[in-house]
Amino acid sequence: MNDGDKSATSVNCFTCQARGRTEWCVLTDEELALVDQGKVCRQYLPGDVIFHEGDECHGVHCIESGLVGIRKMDAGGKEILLRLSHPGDTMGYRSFLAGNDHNNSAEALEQSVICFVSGATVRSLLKKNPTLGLRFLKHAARDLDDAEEKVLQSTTLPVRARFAHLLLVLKDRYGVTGEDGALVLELPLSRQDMAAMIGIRPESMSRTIRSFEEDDIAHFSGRRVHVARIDDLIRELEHSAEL
Amino acid sequence: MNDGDKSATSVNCFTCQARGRTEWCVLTDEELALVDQGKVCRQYLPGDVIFHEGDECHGVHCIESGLVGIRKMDAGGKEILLRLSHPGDTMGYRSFLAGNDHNNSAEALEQSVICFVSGATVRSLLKKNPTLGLRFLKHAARDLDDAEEKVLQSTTLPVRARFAHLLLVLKDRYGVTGEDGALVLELPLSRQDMAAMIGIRPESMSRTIRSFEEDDIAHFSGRRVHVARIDDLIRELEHSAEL
DNA sequence: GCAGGTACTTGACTGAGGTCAAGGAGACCG
DNA sequence: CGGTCTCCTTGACCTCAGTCAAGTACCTGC
Repeated sequence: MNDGDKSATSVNCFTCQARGRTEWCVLTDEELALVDQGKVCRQYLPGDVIFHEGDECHGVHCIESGLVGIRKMDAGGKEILLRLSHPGDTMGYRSFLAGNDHNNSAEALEQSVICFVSGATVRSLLKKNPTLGLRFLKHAARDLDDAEEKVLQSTTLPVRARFAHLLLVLKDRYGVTGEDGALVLELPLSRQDMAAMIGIRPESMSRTIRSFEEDDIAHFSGRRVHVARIDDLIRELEHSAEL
Repeated sequence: MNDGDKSATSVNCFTCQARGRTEWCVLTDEELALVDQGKVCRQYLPGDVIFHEGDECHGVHCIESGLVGIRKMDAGGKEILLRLSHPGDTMGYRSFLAGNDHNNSAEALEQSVICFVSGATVRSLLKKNPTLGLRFLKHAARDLDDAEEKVLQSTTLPVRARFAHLLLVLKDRYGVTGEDGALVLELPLSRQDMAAMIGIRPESMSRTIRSFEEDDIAHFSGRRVHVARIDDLIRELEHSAEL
């Protein structure tokens, strides 16, 4: 919330670690130079807001490092955490392309460096290099699948199953297989945020965690999660489905 | 469900009523001729399935006339109706672009004429005319907004508010203002399907309708809905939000 | 006509998850 | 050190919507 603190930092697109994972990897050196010159990079601290729901959208944001949560709020102030955005992800391209204001907000969950690329630059690149548009299209297609999956799950699955599913998804990025073959997750999320990801209240998150502990499905200490048998998580998903 | 009945019909892209509303309207005559030659059109009766979740995706489907429901099912067989597709809408472009199997199914809700355009044709058009890709991108962006809105609503709003919202959305396409200024909707949906659109069971739909009747918010007879004061629907939305 | 559908309604019951309220555990700062 | 954050947990309670079961209305085909 400290808008005055955003410190400008300098980052180079050509040496950007995340570049291989971005849509921009299809650009020629010449085109990439355009991005590099036109961008503005800043560092954000945990809790800093990159953009708000309702803000005008003047371009796109590209994550160089860190972690960002995409939130959406309803009229009553209730909030959900739609997804996490990682280094290499481009945020806000949808609102920009559709010519809308931002329809969700982005908040740094960890210390992050994020580059802003102006709309003019994006527009001219889309014109120069049609492949870029197709890359964004594919990205949008994937996001849409995820969103529709989430719609389905939030209306059909009980909380336990949704949480099991969340852990399975987070496993792909934050999971490490321990020495005994057990799974260990080192999550970047508070419990509140996990709750917000599956659309429940913090109290329910607490209770769900406890019930997982009691059933020996997973063990939680701080933001570290131990899962002895991954199958238990999968079974949790399937089990609730067959009722 | 009568796969044998799909009767091939002939339709011309150049005279297609829906053409102005499609992504294809950016094509040159020459390019449109490619679509026209390559397409295969069929008539579907209510209940006929155009494609199933899990089917391989070989191209895209374009609706010439009629109405199609896009459904998605979870492991337990529970189903939701994600959205309606109308003449001019192109279906399946996402799975096609992402190279996935179809991740939802499409079912004709009314007698419909639908054209199939092969993947090869789409690919070559995307290459020839980059604007086409951008059009699809915009479409995807809109769909994504809708889906995220739905995720939010399904976890934060009670059934009454979700139903009020659904009626307000359906109003834009199916609403007529009666002589006394009241709103009349002539819906193309069964109550089951309305229930599926907001992710509830038919029994709950029945009860919600009854409670709207009792509160004089709307009156239902068959698929016709009378709404004396639209504000009541809007208030229903806001009211539940401020709790 | 009747049998067999499907769509819809209704009632009684249940339970998952939200709400309210209180208290504990750290972290940070004077 | 105590004070005040915020995050998290717990218990008691309640309500909304799902489930189960039965019944009605309205098709279509025989």
